[in-house]
Parts: sequence; structure tokens; C-alpha cells
Amino acid sequence: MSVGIRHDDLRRRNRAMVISAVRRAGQPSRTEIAATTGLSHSTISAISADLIQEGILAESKASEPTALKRGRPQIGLALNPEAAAVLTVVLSLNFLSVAVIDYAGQVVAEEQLRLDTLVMPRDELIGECVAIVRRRLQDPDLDVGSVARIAMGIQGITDTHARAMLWSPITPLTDIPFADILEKEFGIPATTENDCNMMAVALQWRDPERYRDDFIAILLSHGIGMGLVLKGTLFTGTHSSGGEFGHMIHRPGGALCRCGRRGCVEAYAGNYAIWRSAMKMSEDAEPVDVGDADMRALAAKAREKDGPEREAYRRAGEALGFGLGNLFALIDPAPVAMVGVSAAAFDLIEPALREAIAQTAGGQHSKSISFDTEPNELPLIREGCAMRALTFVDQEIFAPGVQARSGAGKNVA
Amino acid sequence: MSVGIRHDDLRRRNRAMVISAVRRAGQPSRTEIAATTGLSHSTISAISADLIQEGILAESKASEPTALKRGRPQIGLALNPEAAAVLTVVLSLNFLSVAVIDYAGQVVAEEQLRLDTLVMPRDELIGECVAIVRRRLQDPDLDVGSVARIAMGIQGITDTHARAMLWSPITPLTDIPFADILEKEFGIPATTENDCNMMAVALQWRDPERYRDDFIAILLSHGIGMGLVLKGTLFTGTHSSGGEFGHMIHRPGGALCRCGRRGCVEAYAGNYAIWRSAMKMSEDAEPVDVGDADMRALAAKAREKDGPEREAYRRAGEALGFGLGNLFALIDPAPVAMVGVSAAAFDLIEPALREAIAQTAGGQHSKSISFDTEPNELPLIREGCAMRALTFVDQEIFAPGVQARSGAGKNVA
DNA sequence: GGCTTTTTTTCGAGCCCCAAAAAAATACTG
DNA sequence: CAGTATTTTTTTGGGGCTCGAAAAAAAGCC
Repeated sequence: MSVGIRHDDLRRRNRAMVISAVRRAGQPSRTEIAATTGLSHSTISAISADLIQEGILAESKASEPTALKRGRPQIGLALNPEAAAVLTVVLSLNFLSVAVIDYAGQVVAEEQLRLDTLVMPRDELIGECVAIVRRRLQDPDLDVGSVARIAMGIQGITDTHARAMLWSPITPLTDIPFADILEKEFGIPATTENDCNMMAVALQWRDPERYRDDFIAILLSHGIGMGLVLKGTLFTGTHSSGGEFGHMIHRPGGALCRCGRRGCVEAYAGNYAIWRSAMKMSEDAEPVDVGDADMRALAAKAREKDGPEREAYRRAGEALGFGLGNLFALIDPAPVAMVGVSAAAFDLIEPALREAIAQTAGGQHSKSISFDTEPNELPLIREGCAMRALTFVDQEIFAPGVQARSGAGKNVA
Repeated sequence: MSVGIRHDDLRRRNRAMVISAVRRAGQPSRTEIAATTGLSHSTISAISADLIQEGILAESKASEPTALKRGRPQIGLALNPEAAAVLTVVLSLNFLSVAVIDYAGQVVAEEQLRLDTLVMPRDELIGECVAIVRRRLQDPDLDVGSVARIAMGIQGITDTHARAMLWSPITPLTDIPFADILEKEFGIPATTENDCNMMAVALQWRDPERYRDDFIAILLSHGIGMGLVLKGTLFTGTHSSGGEFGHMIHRPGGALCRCGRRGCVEAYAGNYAIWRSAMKMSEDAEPVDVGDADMRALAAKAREKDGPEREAYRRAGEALGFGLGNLFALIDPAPVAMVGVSAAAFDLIEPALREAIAQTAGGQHSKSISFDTEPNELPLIREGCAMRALTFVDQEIFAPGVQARSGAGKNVA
């Protein structure tokens, strides 16, 4: 049951609030923080003095050309980049990428790797992940505070507690507890989360005006994935990462999906489905992986003249539209960000998509639904992982509850 | 943005916590409250002394036959029934019902009314609602603390802020701001919420073991409605009450639905749809309202022998199954409570429903999904409204924030 | 009746936040 | 250039809250 608030929780929460305000605003002055948090100046003054003393925040001397204002000038507070660091791991089809990010959110090191995820045995896949992380951690050039958190973003279904990959389209393997493996290997707390969820988190940080309380991020790629933010927080299922939008049933008993079932949205709108349809192959044809270049060529052909290619995109739009319409029936319409290769072909998809939405319960305000496109998913996923890891450090390490506060990285003050 | 915690909020929150603990547990002792809230005995002692002093709680003398235990016996704390009262209004097809409920949750007065909602003009419908509430409020027999909250449960879509009915199947009228109307008329804060959402709230209180964090309540009646609880809190859409499960598209371009669109789940599983199918009428046939008795007769015939009646229930099950499967793809499986007339025919629906779920992404663990049935929706809706109103009083009136605390009803201490 | 056990209350200490006052740092003004 | 105005930040004192420890209360046990 929900628990009472102890007296000591108060400071902890307000500390976290101040850190969060600084992370969000960049270089706010104490006065600005007081305004956004609603706490008094004295409280902010005391808390920020603590945080500076502990090396978590720093007064930013490199202030921009002073704003020529009367009165004592504001002193910007910034996150101390050396207070800590986090590490992100992004695993997607045939691709593994790792980055080290300082406490202020800047990438300080990076490594990418191609590998054949579809056929790798379990030990090898895990081994590659562990090895690439180890290389980054042991890099002697790495001159940031110790890495305090590892966040992994992975294409596939993960569990609610962000411990394991349960199922994934990028490998036949299932139930790999990546978070536990990394934690045991490096002694650093780790998480494993769904890639589309991380995309949604990233969008929230990138453009908080547009993506704040309620929005949807849809990945249009080999498969169809979704990240959903409702009432400002990331939506997850009761047991898994949830939001398996691509596997909602569009047509009962319809086209064959990569997941083995029939009639899923993905079986009409995934890259392989568009390809299959454009090539006039059977709806029962085994899904094949199509390269990004091939997809771009397909889209070009569809734009050039009417034909099976254009029809394939039309059908993809229809499936996505009915799927979105069903989703909107449950949650009401919200802004949508289309991410991934096929987002670049959204012009071909949109007309049929809007038409389909209009036929659904969620489509009453279909004209007001806004779409945004972003062809490149990788940076988004990494950014989401980074912010997830950093906010964990903010809240659980630099504003801890009962357990003793650990050393706050290198002190600068 | 999220706001810092002021020092005075502390007491307010902990007061609310204590009240909530008492409402949940019935007659807990101070020691029990300390255990569930995690606060110290001294704090609980101080807060409960305040609450008793203010007439919100009372020490229950009528303790059951003392449990023959060593040591000072525990003193049960109970809600003081006279501390306040709330009023519930339930409006559904051709039926209006009002109840007055004391602070401890007991019904103290009640009135029900048949009326022809489908054809009533706007003023008359509103007038009837206002009139029935006025009669209850002016009843001289009413001997409880002043009514502090009105909660209305209504079949149809309401807005997120629980102010208005936006659309409803029980009347052609739209956008009636019932909450504002009642507030203005009686000067008592009011809300208007979706009936299925109130069912879900009631289930949470009735059987917190079974219905706690994640579950679904589905109303099988004239139409198909849903109330959804995720992570312990009632789910609502971004703009409306949300969860328009009945209007998810089951078959694009399929059977005609009461909402005017085609292929909705309701167009296969609503009473009128089952009737239409059993009578071998066209899928385009205009929906008609079918009485409960007729539906029970239909179910009896379907049980008796195979035929169009049984097939109609089968198709209803299929539609519900695919709808639930799509929902489960988004939120993962969760226990389901089937409520309403057709829930009594769930034996006819279940086989096809389970078969359909098994074909969807959410169906991986279809065997583990549990269903419960409850043929009578009205008591549930009322109970949900009552608990909604009472918890509002608990939190906003008896544990208020900045604004001055209003008199706490009749004092008993 | 005294002892044990359990619950509840009382009391002092330590924190935390706030408001007001003071200090600091800059621009404006003549 | 000195003095004044303005704005930000720090300091100080006060009131509240929760907690732990001790005391008080209320029973059963022997």
C-alpha cells in the first residue's frame, strides 16, 4: 500500500527536484529554480549549496554575454559533467552500439559494431555485448567520474522491471537477462528496455513543447514498434514493455506476420510486408529482411508512377490507420512521431492512413492529429537510454533515500 | 512541471494517508495504521487525536468480543458516519437512480426513476436529474452531515476532467455539462464520470485481492463499455473517459454499429448485434434496443440447441476475443470482470472468445487469463461513484492543502 | 496484588522549510 | 565617481513536523 512520507524524505525529494530542474533547464539561476519548483529562495539556496559542495552541481562561470540587466546578476547552475557518467548499449538487427556519456549528457566515447544477430548463438551474442562494454569501461582515455549506470535499449519485448529481453525479432533467442548479466559482470546497476520506449523518452527531452504529456512514437522499420507516453509517463504493459502495436490484429486470419500469427498490423506495414506486397508475392510468403537502400528505391518507384509499389504503401497506410484508430479509441488521439526508414516514405502512407483513421472511433478529430517524421532511429534510442540512465543517477544516487549517500564523484568545488 | 514539497504538505499528506488507511481497513488500531503507513506511532497518535477531535474519526466502542490477548487492548478507529455525506447519481438507459451515502459508506436514502431517455429533450433530462437530487437533499429525514460531494455515473463518454457527458448511447443529446449544472444548482462540488470506469473503481474496493493493480471491467449490455485499471489507477483517455473498447474496429467495413461506423466490436457483441444475428437480420439492419428478458430467453434458446442463436453468441465471443487480444497486445493480459446481462450468457461466449484471443499477440498466455462474471451492473456503478466521492472528501476536504480547513461536519468527540 | 505484555501518549531533539532581513553585485544617475 | 536603485543570493530566527525513547495506560497471568 502507499506509504506515508517520513520527515527525511522531504529533503531527498526536494534535492531530486532541484537536480531535475537543472537537468531540464540547462543553466537556471537559483531564482529560476525557486520559481519552477515552487520552493522558497532560502530552501533552494541551501540545497544548491549542498549540491555544489558535493560536486554534483557547479556554478557556470562561462555565462553568456551578461544580459545587461540592473541588479545582481544571476548565477547559472549547471550539472557537473564529472560528477558521474553513464553507459548506453543499443542492440538492434545486426548492429551493436555503445556510448559513454558524462553527467551533463555529452557523449565522451563511442563504439559501433556490425554483427549477425539472427544466427549468433546465445553465448556469443551475450559475449559480444559484454566485451564491447568492457572495452569502453577500460579505455584509459576515459576521464569522467565512474560509470554509475548502464542502460540498454533493445529491439524486442522486455519485462516490466527492465531486467531482460523476453523476445526479439533480431534473434531467435528468448529470455536473455541482459541487465542481470551486465550488473554481475561490471557491478554497475543496469537496465534493459525496449527501443521504442527509449525513442519516446528521447522525444520528450528533445522537444518538450510538442511531446510532453501524451504522444506516440512509432517505429516503421523491419517490424513495427511503438513507444507510448500517457500523462507524462512512459506507458508499459503489466508484465512486459507493452505497446505491441505492430501485433494488433488488423484483419483476423489475414497476411502472415513475422511473429507467426496472421493479420497483424506489421504483416501489412512492416518493411517485409510492403516489399512482399509490392513484389506481388503471396501474403503467406515467408518474411524476408529488406535493406534500407532497397526500401528507399521502392519508395522512389512508388512516387514515380501508380502500380503495385504505390498500392503496397497504400495498404500499409490502411493497416497503420486502423491500428492507430483502435489505439485512439482507447486513449484518444495524440501527436504521433513516425520514426525509421519508412517514415521517409510517409508521404506515400499518409493518405490511406488518414482515411482509415477517419473510419474509426478515434477518428472524430482525425484532421487534428499531427504527424512528425524522423528517419533515423538510432540517435533517438541512444538519447533515450542516456536520459533514462542519467535521471536514475539524479534520483537514486544523488538524492538517495535511507541508505548512506555514496561519494559524489570527483569534487570540483 | 512537478512541484516541490512544501513543509506543510507533509502533515496534509499524512493525514490523508491515515484517513485512507481507516477507510480501507475498516476498524484498524493505531498500531495497525502505523504498520501500514510506515509512520511512527507517535505521528499516528498525534494525527488520529486531531482527526477524532475534528469529528472525522471515532474510537469504536462496539468492539467485537475482545480477542483475549495480553496487554493493553487495541482501540479500533472508524470513520465517523456523521462527518459528512455524499450523493451518487446513476443515469443509464431509461433509468435514473440517486442515493445518499454517509461518510462511512452506508446508503442512508435512495430513489429510483424510470424515464424515456432516448426521446427526452435536453431541458427535461437535465431537469429530472436536478429534481431528483433536490428531493433527496431536502428530505427532512436526512440526518447526516451536510452532503459534501455529488458523483454522477453515466453511460457514455465523459471528459477527462469529469465535468461533462460528451456523447452517450442513451440519448441523442451531446455535451451536457452535468457536473457544472449540479454544482451551480446546489453549490456542492460534483463530477460526471463514465459508468464503466465507476464499475472498475467499485471492483477495486470490493475485492482488492483480485482487482488491485491491473484489471479490466467490461460491460456487456446494449452497448459494450470498458473500465480499465492499470498500475492501480483508473485509466482515462487524454481528452475523454477513454477506453472505448466497444468501438475498436474488429472487421474493417463490417457490420453496422450503433455509433454509425462499421465493424466495431459492439456491432458484433452488443445486445442488439447478438439479437440481429440470431434473427438472421442483415448486418446493416438498424440497431434496436432489446429488453433484458428477451436477451435471457435468447441465451436459453442458444443453450438448448445449436442454431443461429448459438452462432450469434459465438460471433460475439469472437469479436470480444479479438478486441481483448488487441488490448492485451498493448497492455499485456490482466484479469477481466464481465458485467451486465450478457455476462450471464458468458458460457455461450467464452469458447469463441478464448479461441480468438489465442490467435492474437496477447494470447500467448491465454489460458492464464481469468474471467469473472457479475450480471448486475447498477450496484457496482453506484458503489464506484460513492467511493469516488468519499475519497475526494477524505483527501480534499478533510486533508486540505493551503485553503482554510472547513468545519468537519458535526463534532462527536 | 504484583508482574508481564501490549498499546498509546508524552516529551525532547533534530530537521526542514519559510519569511524577513541582510548582504552582495551590478546598473543607473547626476 | 559616489550614491541610489534594483535584483539576486545568503543568513537568521521561528514554527512545524516526525522520530525515538520513555512514560503511562490497560489489560491478562500467576
